[in-house]
Amino acid sequence: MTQIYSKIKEIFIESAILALNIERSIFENINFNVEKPHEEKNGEISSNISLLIQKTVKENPIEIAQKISTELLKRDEFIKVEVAKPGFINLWLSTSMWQNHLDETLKLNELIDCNIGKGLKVNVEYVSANPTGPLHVGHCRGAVFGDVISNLLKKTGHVVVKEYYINDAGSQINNLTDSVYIRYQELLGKKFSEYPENFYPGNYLIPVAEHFKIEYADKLLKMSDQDRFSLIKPFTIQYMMGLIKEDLSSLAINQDIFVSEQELVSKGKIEKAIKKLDDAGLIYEGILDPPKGKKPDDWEARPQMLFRSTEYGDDVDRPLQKSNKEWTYFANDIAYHFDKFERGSNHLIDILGADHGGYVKRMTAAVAALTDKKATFSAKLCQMVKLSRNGQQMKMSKRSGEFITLREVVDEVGSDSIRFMMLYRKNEAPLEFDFDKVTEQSKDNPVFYVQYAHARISSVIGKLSENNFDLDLSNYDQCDFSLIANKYEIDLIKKIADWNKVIESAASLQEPHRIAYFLYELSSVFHSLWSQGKIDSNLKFIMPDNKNLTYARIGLLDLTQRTIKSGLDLLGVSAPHEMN
RNA sequence: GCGCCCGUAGCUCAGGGGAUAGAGCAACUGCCUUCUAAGCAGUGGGUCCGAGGUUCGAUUCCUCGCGGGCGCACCA
Repeated sequence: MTQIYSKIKEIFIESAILALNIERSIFENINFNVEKPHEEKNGEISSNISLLIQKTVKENPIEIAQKISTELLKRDEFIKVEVAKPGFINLWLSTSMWQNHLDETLKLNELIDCNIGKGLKVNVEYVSANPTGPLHVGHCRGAVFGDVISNLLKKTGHVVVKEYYINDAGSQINNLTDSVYIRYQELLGKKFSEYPENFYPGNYLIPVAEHFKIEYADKLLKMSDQDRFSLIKPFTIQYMMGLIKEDLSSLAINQDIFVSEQELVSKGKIEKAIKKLDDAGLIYEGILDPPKGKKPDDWEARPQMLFRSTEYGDDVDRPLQKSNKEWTYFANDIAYHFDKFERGSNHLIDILGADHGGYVKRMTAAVAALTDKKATFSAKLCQMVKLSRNGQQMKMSKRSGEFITLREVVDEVGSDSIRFMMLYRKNEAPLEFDFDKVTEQSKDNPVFYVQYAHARISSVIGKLSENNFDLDLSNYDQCDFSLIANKYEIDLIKKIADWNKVIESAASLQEPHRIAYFLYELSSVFHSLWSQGKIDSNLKFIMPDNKNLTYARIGLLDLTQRTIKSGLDLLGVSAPHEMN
């Protein structure tokens, strides 16, 4: 038994059945709580079971609670049971319950035991930045979020594909190619007094132009536009993706698959997906109403090929073709999501910036329509990151090319800090990233607090040899955990016992910030216990005259450290053995 | 106008049908001859935006407001 809460929940059910002479089946639709109350006077474990079953049982909840309590008291797991005000049942566990939890958990190879996925195949698409330059800070939240969601889903029984969609078929790629050619011409001595409106001004295109100068000297000038274009474009895309992959790997992100939009187009995937919608009667020629907000200046009513997304909950039907009969971005994206499904995924997750929120309904509709609802789609929107330094808001200007790159931030504050801070907020909440706080005043950064706890434990274990203790830390069979009885120690075990509940809620709600917060809290309980050793030397971990007690306490530390490590691993943050 | 997200301590934010709503920062007070003080213990600080509704119970769920962010054919 590793999950103390689920064990106790089962005991509640058994006791209720005995006490009230009811059928087990009534609990199929009643999900009562078994949880740690806020306040200690309300017990170590509390349940609202009688409040929730009062309607079914048709008795006063206090009376129900008293009957269940009588049964509970017969069990030796509990030393005290109380019924409180409206009908709560509050329990106090025998210390041995917690000691056993420590003992049993320590013997597990894998601390996380949660299989909510049951083998469900999930595709997580994240970052998918246009390959027009290096990643900037704005990309890093979605990058980290997507990465950790993937880790979390994998750990909880899902089969996960981590994916990046390369938007290499749109007009911005043409602009990029033109920009490289301009840089190339500059290298050959031509002066531009003014750049075209769609020019990509970043210096990162100059090395690309240099490549062409070295390889081809001035031959590109004499080529036809067509030939030159088809020479520059693929190389540039490949080069940009190289930059992007380096950026990602600096943040410890490595996706499994990179899918090219251009390739989907050339393979005819778009026509295939559209045909499927057409066969289902979901496509028609029509004229959309003008947008209700600000009407575009160049608005004109025109017939277009439309997808009947309103059949699947969207607000309006969506265009699939532009007026020049080219496919819209949405049409390509429909084909791309269908491709994910055909490759075997049954749940598709897109990690998007909040500015793409308007996209969610139409894609949900498209996935439902294309897969006969055999696959589901969900978008996780990350709100914007506000950067500040010295209390000043840092503005980003993409047009001037003066944006802060992801790499600059990694170089300054490090991957661990960025990853942790990006996860220390709920994804729907805006995030304030203060350079001063994550660098100079490092104590304000929770990642150090958690890593410090991990390192401190290594430090204690390292001191064992100085005391000539020969303890087997790979096997605690000979360890007597009944010696772990101090309140601060039991508090630590209780906190550790929450770990699987945290994993389960983080995974099912797809809210990885819960892990970061848990790690902070666990670290806090540990630091508190540590400090007790400074106040009362009988509470130090290493007791030179008491090997058995030391062994048991080291066992507790070992489990604490492994729990922290398993959490940091999920977050992709390192677990150092010493701080420096 | 419509859609999505947000509104909780001075600041940044967790939480969430449950009992007296939490953390960090900032302010104030203690604790290093000791396993790392990047730490610990303590004090002060709240109309959980507002109004209704559902409920034994709402800060949490629903509706309607108010305030803020984002988005709203033929861009990606």
